[in-house]
Amino acid sequence: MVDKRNDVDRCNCNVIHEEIVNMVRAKMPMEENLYDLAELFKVFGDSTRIKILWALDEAEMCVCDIAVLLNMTQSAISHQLRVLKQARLVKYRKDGKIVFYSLEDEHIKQIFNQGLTHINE
Amino acid sequence: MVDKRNDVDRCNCNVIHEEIVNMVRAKMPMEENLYDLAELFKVFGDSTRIKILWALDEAEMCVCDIAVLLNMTQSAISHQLRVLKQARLVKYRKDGKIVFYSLEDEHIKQIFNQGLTHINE
DNA sequence: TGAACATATGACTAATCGTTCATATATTAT
DNA sequence: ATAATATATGAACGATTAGTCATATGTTCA
Repeated sequence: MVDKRNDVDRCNCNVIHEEIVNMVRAKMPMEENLYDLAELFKVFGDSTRIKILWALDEAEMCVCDIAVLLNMTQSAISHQLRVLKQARLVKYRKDGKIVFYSLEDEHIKQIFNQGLTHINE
Repeated sequence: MVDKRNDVDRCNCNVIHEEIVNMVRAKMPMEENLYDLAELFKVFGDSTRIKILWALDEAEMCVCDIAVLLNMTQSAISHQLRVLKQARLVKYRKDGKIVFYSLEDEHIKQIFNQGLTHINE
């Protein structure tokens, strides 16, 4: 008697599915790419960060201006800008004590618009 | 003496910024839309769900096949499918005791590809 | 120099989230 | 009916996270 299964919860749905599963597995992108993709969307998955990115698409802005715009504390904005910086979504330039942030990637807006298309069915 | 500040952390960066802030504020989409957009990306922000969506883009699949494909428990997949269902990203059809899931929205792949473009600089 | 300002950051907290485990529901086959 | 199978679901747990608060860093101006 053959041990069919060390892996999880193997179903007996239909042996034919085996073919489909193998086909799909062969076509899947690298595990690592999908992980990175999820990490990117995780950054987009917060309305504060979405607002910051949307604002920066309109104009370069300094930290305290963003805080005023979004009616949030400077600290909260600064923390989120760090996340956006790490994801290489924003860049900054210093002018004296003021730090101006702007978008690093041009097609962020395109991703957003595609998302809005889904939302508005 | 005017009270300049009920709102948070008002900066004195430069009064000129006032203009920019107002301009950007006027151009921002509805608060509600940005919130919904973040909710959508939050759903994309998990590698299990990304994998499920990517798989379903290749072929309609039943729950246990997805579990086998991703080497995860049926329960974990089922929970995630519920999230995807609620976000109207997948739909299902029942065939006896088997439930087949498929993509509900055609441009999910486009959003993913745009994301990959960013990742690969 | 020291005061004022702009930003960054570390510690903390409340809330959210993904998975597991146990179990419920529903369908098919015997 | 009962057993077997496919899926769904609720409770619980550990991990992650967004924002707050206090404070540190760095720059300008008097």
